[in-house]
Amino acid sequence: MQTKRDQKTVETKVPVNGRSRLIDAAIRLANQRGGINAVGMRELAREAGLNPNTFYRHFETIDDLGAAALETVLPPLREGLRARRRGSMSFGDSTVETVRYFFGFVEDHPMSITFAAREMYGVSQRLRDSLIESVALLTEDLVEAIIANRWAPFIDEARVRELSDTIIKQFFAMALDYEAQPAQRPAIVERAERFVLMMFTGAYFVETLKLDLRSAEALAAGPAARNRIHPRSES
Amino acid sequence: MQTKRDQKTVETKVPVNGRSRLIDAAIRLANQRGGINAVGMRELAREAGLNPNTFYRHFETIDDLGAAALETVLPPLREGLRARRRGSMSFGDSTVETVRYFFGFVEDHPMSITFAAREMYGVSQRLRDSLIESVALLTEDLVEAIIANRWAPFIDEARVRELSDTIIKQFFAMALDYEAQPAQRPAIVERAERFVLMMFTGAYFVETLKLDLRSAEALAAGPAARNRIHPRSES
DNA sequence: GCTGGAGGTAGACAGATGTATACCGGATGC
DNA sequence: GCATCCGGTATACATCTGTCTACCTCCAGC
Repeated sequence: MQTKRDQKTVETKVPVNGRSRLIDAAIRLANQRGGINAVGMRELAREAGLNPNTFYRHFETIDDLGAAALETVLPPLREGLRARRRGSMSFGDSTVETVRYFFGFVEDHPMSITFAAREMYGVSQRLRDSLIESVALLTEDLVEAIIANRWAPFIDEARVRELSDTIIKQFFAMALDYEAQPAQRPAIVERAERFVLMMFTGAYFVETLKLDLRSAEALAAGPAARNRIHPRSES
Repeated sequence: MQTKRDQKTVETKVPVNGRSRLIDAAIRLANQRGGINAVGMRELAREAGLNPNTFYRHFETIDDLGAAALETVLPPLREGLRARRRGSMSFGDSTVETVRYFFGFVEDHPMSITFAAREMYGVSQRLRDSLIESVALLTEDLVEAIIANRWAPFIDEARVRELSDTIIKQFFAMALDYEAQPAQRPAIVERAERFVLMMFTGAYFVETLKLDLRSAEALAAGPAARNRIHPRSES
């Protein structure tokens, strides 16, 4: 059942709730300190303007809070990405849109993605596991999109998953740089797009030309050598 | 000047020094807790079997210790990688060797690379900066090797640097998985090799075919469409 | 209109932590 | 041969932290 209090929380953007104020303070402080476990709950309550003990009304441990914070951040990101994909379907447009949306989300939710990215390899096992799960969802969404739209029919599902996993994780890592270096933001977005392009292109040619580390060497050797490499028969 | 005490430290592998014992304990505890800043110096001294105050004899702060720990880990890694590169020169062999050496190093220095990888996006600004610097050195080494051996003459130096940076950072991230999932180790090594191959291959074809996110789409459309794409004249 | 529970506050306590001061043994350098 | 300094120890202290218990307020449901 939904009480009036809860409704008020949902309706207003600014946290009026103790709970959301704590989550808010957690993301802020965790980012400032570089990890939520570097923050004490007394300090947390102080930042939220609450009594230290109020913490217990909502969470058992700091990790609980961290998990709750992730819950408020990642599902919306996922939903946003899924919504975008329901629209444009071409690989190029979708990539550009997705990259734009992702970094837009980072910008619109200051410190939130950074928070998630940091905890990904952070202190708490619990949060790491939670992150792995959430990232897996994003990865699966991407896998689904790639397969449904036949963006990479040349590789099997396992490779698609590997590719998606690499891309998603790379994006989270890039989000850290994106937030930390405002001047570099356009360059980072470009680089993200280029990364996706290179991964797909690489996957395509490695697969269709049956390249390996040794045979790929011929590429660098110049046109003469490259001409020795031909795709195997397609049939 | 070198005292007898120092010599003893250098000679013996097992830390007899207070200093090295602290560094040793730091790497161990930091990995267990998921970050060096989650470790108190009293706890640290306890783990090292030392008096809490002995810490002050060697370091000013925990970050100092962390920086020192990085100093003991990364330069040897760098030197090892450089040494390998002085040998085999072909792209394929060098990549296989480098990947093997890197993950061998991870295995031979348990928790050390993990420690570095974690602190890369960890709590302490100081350590993050230190890591950025060290990783930049590894990146520059790789840039140098790529250029000197003409492994990627098709892209300019800026792109080579971007490529190298991506690869090095990816390797550090993979080191975390490598250490955490012993069962997956061979698979991770394979994946690392594949990553390098795909990045180079992607870079090559994106550049020589002048691909962008839109034109790359034709690749997926199958052989017929792909045949529409041809390298521009090489002259 | 009353009762119960959720959200918030206040005070107290044991334990751990960082830091300061003082003391000690032994190898080093002159 | 001796003063010195380095690495290590012991004690002490203020501070901060997590947690416990108790009390207050107010809205919701019967």
